[in-house]
Amino acid sequence: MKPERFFKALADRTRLQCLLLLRDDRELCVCEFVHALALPQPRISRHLGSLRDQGIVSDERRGQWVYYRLSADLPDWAREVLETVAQVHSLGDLNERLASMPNRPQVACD
Amino acid sequence: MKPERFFKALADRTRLQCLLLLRDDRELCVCEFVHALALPQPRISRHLGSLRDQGIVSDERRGQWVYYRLSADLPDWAREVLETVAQVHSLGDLNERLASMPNRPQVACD
DNA sequence: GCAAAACATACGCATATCCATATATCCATG
DNA sequence: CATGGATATATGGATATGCGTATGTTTTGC
Repeated sequence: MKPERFFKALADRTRLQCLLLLRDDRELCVCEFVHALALPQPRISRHLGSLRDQGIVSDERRGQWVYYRLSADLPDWAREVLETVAQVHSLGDLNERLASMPNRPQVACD
Repeated sequence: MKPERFFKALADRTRLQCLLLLRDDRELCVCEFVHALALPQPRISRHLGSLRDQGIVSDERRGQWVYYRLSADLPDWAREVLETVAQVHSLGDLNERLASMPNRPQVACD
């Protein structure tokens, strides 16, 4: 994973927020991102797809839903960068909005 | 300093290397960047200018030369990100090439 | 099988980004 | 003040990026 590549991924608001959400929540499906960020679904889907193509997140279909999580291969330094940002970039209402999402698919239990 | 903004600055190879050099060397003038990175001068100048416009670096003219350094206002989290990257992104020969630069303007002594 | 939900992709467009080349500015020195 | 070195900017073109809307695809439930 080349640093410039990773930073390019973080250089977009939508992608950055998706990654910060994933840092908090381990895994989320597309509709949860859509609800939390209040953005159109194709937009979320496109950005998650590009993160997947770069190996930053991994996806897994479970029935109707596709769940994304930070890739197991994501190098430590990249995780560290995410940690650093998380300390100053408040997710604001995103997590609350997610928690109060109606019809939210049940949270995964390994 | 918005995280996305800062990451966009890091998302380019030229700018990233300039910043990493500045992290090592406190301050450098344009011709030193040009020599170390072996890139055309307008390209270096343009990228340094954009970093300046965003408050990431500051510049100071001293006679013939313009010296750049990391901005005093650069927030801690941003410095921390630079530290993290520096640990994995080797600058390779850049520092050596800089050290052996002919006609290098004397290094500043506060 | 059909309809609806969840997700992905295609298309067209606007804008941003990056570059090389050429030219301008600023400064020291003779 | 003429010259050359150091730096900045302007210009034009190629490519990338991000977006909304529309349309596919897969899965579920009836």
